[in-house]
Amino acid sequence: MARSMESVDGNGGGLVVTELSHIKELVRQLEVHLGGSHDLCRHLTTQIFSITERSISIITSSSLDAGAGGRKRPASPLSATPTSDVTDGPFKNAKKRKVMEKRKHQVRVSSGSAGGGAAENDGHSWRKYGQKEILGAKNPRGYYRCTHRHSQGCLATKQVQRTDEDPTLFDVIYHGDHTCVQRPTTAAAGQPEHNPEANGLLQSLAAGLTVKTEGLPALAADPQGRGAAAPFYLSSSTPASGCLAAAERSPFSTSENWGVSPATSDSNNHVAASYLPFEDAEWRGHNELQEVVSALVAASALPPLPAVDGFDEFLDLDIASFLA
DNA sequence: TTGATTTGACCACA
DNA sequence: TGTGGTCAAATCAA
Repeated sequence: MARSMESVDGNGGGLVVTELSHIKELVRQLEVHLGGSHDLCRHLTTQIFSITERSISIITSSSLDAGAGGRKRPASPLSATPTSDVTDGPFKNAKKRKVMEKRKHQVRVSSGSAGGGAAENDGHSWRKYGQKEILGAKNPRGYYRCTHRHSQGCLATKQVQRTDEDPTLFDVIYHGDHTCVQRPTTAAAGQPEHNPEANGLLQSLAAGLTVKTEGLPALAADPQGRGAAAPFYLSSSTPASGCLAAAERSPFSTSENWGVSPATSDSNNHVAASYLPFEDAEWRGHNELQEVVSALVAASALPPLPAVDGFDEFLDLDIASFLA
């Protein structure tokens, strides 16, 4: 996460905080306009407001951490590889180490964050193919590949490892890009129909939700200029097919080695935050922002009643930690 | 029955 | 030669 921490420090983090503060103010205004007419909307705005505050807190604390030297954990050797270090394509031989594309994207996800974190709910469908004890690490590393590796030749893989310092945090390293068929997620089949009014609110919020990342190192270097105000793609439901995550088993749910699951609840399937715009390695480097946006999406995308309970549980925890 | 996970073994790289 | 990444058979779960 060192890279991500770097990505939000300094000017970039300040801009994000500014934007989130703006969102917070808009939500406040929205709540005022809603008055007492609609409990659900008020409930949602309250939650969005709280999570936005939390997100600001995360970013500001991250900036401080980065300034103080960031993580103590030594960077993964993989992390040291430039993102442009693309080698000779697909696996050529069995058991050959990393001849595939070495683009990577390291994120840190929290088991307590909304949506359970990118470890298992990043909008793609993953299949675990291995687990290894890593020297010097307390926790094993899980190896995942795209479910559509064989059907569509998708070479995307990721490694998930619980951090030593905080068992609730996971380091997720992505390798390669998804080449399988992906599509934006809308209201997916099999998912509970969300409250139309709430969705409308969400969509309007999402439509206006852009996070300025200008000034961030990687994005500033983006020759295509996507970084300045590229909108995050938001989804609020589980995709029906393709590479996007179906209602799958959590990669953590059956392995006792992982201890607590970062997100094993079925409710997480309702709040899949696709990271399709982050297919680009540079974009993926800004997972901190993804987490923030995911939190916002989670706050808003949950079905009115059943999932709200689960969300309240999450919210209680996070507010407590936020206020602490 | 089918697909996912577990786990020991193999292999390449540093 | 040690470590990490992957394979594949066995096992589990839906």
